[in-house]
Amino acid sequence: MLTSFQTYLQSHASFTDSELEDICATAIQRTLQRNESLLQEGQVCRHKIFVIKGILRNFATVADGSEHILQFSPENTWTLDVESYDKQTPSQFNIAAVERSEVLLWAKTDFERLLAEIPKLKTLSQELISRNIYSSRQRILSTLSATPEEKYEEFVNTQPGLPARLPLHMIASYLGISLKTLTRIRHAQSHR
Amino acid sequence: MLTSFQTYLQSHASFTDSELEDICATAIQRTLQRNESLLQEGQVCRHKIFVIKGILRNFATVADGSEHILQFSPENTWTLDVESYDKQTPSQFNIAAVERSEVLLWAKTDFERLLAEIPKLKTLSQELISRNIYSSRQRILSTLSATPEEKYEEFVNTQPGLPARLPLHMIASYLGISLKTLTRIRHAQSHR
DNA sequence: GGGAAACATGGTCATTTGACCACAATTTCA
DNA sequence: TGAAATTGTGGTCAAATGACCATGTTTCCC
Repeated sequence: MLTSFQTYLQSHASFTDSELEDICATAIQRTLQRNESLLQEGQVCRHKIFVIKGILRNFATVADGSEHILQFSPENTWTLDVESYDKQTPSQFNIAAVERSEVLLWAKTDFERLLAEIPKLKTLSQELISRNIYSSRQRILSTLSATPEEKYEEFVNTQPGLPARLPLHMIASYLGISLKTLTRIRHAQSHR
Repeated sequence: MLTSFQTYLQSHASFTDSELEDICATAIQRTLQRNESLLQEGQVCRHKIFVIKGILRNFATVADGSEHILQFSPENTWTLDVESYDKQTPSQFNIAAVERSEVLLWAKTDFERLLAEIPKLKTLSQELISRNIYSSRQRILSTLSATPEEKYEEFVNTQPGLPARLPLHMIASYLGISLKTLTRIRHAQSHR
């Protein structure tokens, strides 16, 4: 169960057995059915989330009811609504499972204790924050500068394996284009 | 000169006189002419930048030569290329003055020493990183979900005073729309 | 296993957007 | 100050995109 998470941790820093034990002992394991929600708009994001298996999606709904996907979180990635988690205020975003998934959760107070007690975890956490910033920049640049076709290409090239596991309408939502446009792009590509 | 920066600092935390002195003593003051560059693509971002007066723009250029503005930095804001600064690798982005500007610069090693010696500065720095993440999320959501008109409205409403100081083509670049579309939006609004 | 839901694709059409061009007004700075 | 560059606006046209609808297929899960 937890072994894949431990492998993940060890690949980033060499934690001692007791540190690993400590981190895992405070984790809550949970299984999510397809489309099951883990955080809904208006709720407070009380946990850090690590995906062991499956894919989560992080999305917002807007006035007309449409969904906009901010992020996909496949195996071995973390997710949460940062702002809601930091400030413990109602979230603007939703987190739900794309497919049947296994996740680990840490309550905020527990995780903060771990961060304080395990410097290597703190370092890892900051590293993840930095990467989040870098990739957000890239994403913004991409939405500003790339054509729909380029966005799709980029997505396929940078998220290996992911596109095949996602329904097209979610990919379209993530890329900010219509399902129709995405279908057209794929059609054009298949004839080359 | 430095007084407006000191006022800024004091508004976020109560630094002692010697801390203020220390922070200011390592700052390099610089004046930038309109359109003068502070960081060019391919260079390493060696400084933290604080804008005392004027506006900087942070942009990327793409294959066809067009510019895409990621961020404007007016008075009392910080800027840099985070990834280039953190890793001291060549930057993908450019930073230049929109109008005649006054900035303060800190070399990375100096700033790191300040962060280590002045916990309140460290706290402020982390707070700014958090806000960066929150606003990046908002920006991504906006590019995904808003119409050009909504994007413009949002920009005008959330950046008071800024639009009036920017040429329209830069606003268009920031919003990811063409100058033509922006002109049309403004035209339509003026007839209501 | 089978009924229901979700999904991928395609057609048509109206709308939006961008590209290209010209021109007048404003601003810049040498 | 005055010439040159920048800026804002508008016209026209073609292309890209989205909305809406229908259909056949696949997937899900009871």
